[in-house]
Amino acid sequence: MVTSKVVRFHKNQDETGRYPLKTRVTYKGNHRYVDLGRKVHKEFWNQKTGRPLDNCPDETLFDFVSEEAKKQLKIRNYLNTHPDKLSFDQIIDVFKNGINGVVAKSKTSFVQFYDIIIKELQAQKKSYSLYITVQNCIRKYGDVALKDIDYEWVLEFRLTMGKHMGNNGLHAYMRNMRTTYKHAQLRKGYDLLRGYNPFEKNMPSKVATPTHALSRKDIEKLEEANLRPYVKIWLLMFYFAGMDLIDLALLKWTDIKEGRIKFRRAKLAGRSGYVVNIRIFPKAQAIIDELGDKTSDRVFSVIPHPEKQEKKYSSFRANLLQRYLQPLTREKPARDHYLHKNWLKPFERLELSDELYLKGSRATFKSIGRVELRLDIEVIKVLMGHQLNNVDHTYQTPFTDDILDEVHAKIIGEA
DNA sequence: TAACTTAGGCGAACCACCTC
DNA sequence: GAGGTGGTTCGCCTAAGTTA
Repeated sequence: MVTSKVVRFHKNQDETGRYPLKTRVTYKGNHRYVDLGRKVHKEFWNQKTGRPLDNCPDETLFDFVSEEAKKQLKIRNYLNTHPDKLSFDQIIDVFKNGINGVVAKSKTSFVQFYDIIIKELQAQKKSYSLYITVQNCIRKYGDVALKDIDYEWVLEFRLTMGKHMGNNGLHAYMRNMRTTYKHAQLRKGYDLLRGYNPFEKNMPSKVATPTHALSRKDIEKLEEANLRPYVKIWLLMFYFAGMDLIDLALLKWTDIKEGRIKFRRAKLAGRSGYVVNIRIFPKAQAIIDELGDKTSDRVFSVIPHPEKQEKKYSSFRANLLQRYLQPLTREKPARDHYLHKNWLKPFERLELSDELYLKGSRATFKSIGRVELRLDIEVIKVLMGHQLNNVDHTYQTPFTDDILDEVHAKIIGEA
């Protein structure tokens, strides 16, 4: 059962003291709000009846609200007798665009098709967060019937969104849209032209962004500094040949055998069976001894589980970067909101050649090995878990442990 | 009330595989 | 080999809520 009511929103008061009017849609005990584009002072509004009080000076508001109430009654009747089970998103769409919009779009819209794809991805336990993001973006930009997506629509989207978004972000979004469109094209019933690609020659170019690699000198400074425990996680990622944080978080004691770690990168889960094989040098062992948790099956249980505690994990990651790593090199936080005691109190600030980023440990490992020390790039790639697929490597026996360890030791400065 | 945590949208990069 | 395509993680930023 869908219910709705016009309400004065309780926050977002503007500079004149007025609050926005919104439609509160309730479905299965959940509320969502749809902005009505009008505002009202607290003292001129009756929240119980959902109407302006008689003393309200804005006379147009009376008509507006009663028209809105009539419209909503129609929409509720329509929704509550609709033969198909609609998602909350679709219901909100009806409140935003009206019944006619939905009826006319009896052919599936882009946003509706995203719903279908997202459900399928969820069922397959694949990641779908980007799909949600892009779906929201299309919803804001303006939904379109699948069959109306053509070169011109894509071009318009690209030019309009290009004013608000960065180049690479737009590129990622549009690739996702292209993928989704092609999924629809493969299915029956959507009436889409096979082989037609409205995205062809219609994509923004990608622009390379700088990496954040540190030098050997920087690493030495970090090693000599009196770092708080969490900061050592960054160093450990470097000692482990630029291991990703997610792999560190998932590392189990059973992955460690005879002083070596053998693991599959989470990033390549389900695709590459490639096993990364690295030695644990004394510098890394010291950090394991300090932060490792013998009572847990995961070595670094201090890091929330990336899958079982997804939200906590991303919070941990954000805090690690913004509260522990960045204060080491930055004078001030990007935003006051991130004020941490270390921004305010005297703290050992390190003069490094670049700021510390999580991905930076990976870039640093590669950069020191390849540029500073000019070591064998193929060995470095293997240490970092990059699969080699060139012909040379296919016909070559895998690198032995001692070849890997020699390069690894030089890069991390282990005697 | 300062310090800290949580949540989510947006943005960027990387990797494997494929095709020409 | 270069570039396209699809899949994935991680960083940055904003806006809140919670705790000592």
